[in-house]
Amino acid sequence: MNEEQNIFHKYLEKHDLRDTPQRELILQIFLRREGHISAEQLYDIVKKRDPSIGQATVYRVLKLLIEAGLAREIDFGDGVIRYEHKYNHPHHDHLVCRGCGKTLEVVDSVIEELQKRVAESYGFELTDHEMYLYGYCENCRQKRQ
Amino acid sequence: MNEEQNIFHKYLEKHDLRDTPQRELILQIFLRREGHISAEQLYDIVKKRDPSIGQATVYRVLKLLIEAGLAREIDFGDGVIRYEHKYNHPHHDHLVCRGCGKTLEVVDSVIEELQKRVAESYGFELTDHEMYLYGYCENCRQKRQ
DNA sequence: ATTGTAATTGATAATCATTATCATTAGCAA
DNA sequence: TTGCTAATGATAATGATTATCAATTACAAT
Repeated sequence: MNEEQNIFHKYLEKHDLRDTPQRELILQIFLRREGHISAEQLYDIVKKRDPSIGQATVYRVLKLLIEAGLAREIDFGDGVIRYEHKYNHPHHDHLVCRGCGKTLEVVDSVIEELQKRVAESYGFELTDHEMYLYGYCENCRQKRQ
Repeated sequence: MNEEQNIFHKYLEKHDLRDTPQRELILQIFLRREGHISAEQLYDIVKKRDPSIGQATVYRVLKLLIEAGLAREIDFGDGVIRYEHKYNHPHHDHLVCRGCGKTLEVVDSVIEELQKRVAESYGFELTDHEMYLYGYCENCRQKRQ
């Protein structure tokens, strides 16, 4: 059993929640997928392995994963919330191509530090932030010429 | 007639769109309000002056304002799109208090420059970005002690 | 002014992701 | 095994936004 599974089980135990096959299956599938996944995409995969699972349960488990610290929400502003791994996957921002939709994870420690300073200069204590950089990737730029 | 109204009328003319009292009224009210406003909030104000106006028209005019370059969307991730003035209101980011919801507009030219460089280092040509800084303002920090 | 035409409007239905409801099922501690 | 309560699946509800469509209206040409 890996560390994420351990965290999940401990979270369940601590909160008097039950260990069900649905939760196990959805957790497995989420953990095997890298990158961003929407609730619907996850549900589609889950259905293939167990068609009896309802999508409400997928939404419910995703909420649990967030509370347990295993997942994190991302909102690209297209009306769909996506989820990504949080465990051993430190904070980062996203670079999104307006042409093909490709996304890259980026971090710049100088920007991170400056954000903190900007917030403090207004009396704020920064807890977190979101930064989305939009543009055109190399491929899409050539196509647009 | 002020500059924004001028821009709006020129936009209408250029696109063979008609000048209607509904569009005029909604424009007026939008221009008089500073800050962020949702479609629903705008509709509530519009209704008081002309109860016959439907909310679909408010949505439609907001779209026009964006196309005409007079408004800009903001998405705080709470499921409601807000609108703010764009004319003579240069780009900025938002500092949002997780306690009371207060928002401040902030800009840091160094961050802006670094964002461009980060994007370029991945071969991207940056067109725009969003940055939301979340934390607790001075007031809310004291209350939480 | 009148008219013709295409844009506009308001009312309302539709959409779509997400959440709530609720009767049934099933963990799990005793 | 039993009893209690959480969990599930099906489905309805929600809420912001968008689409539809018949009736109205702006506006250019007459």
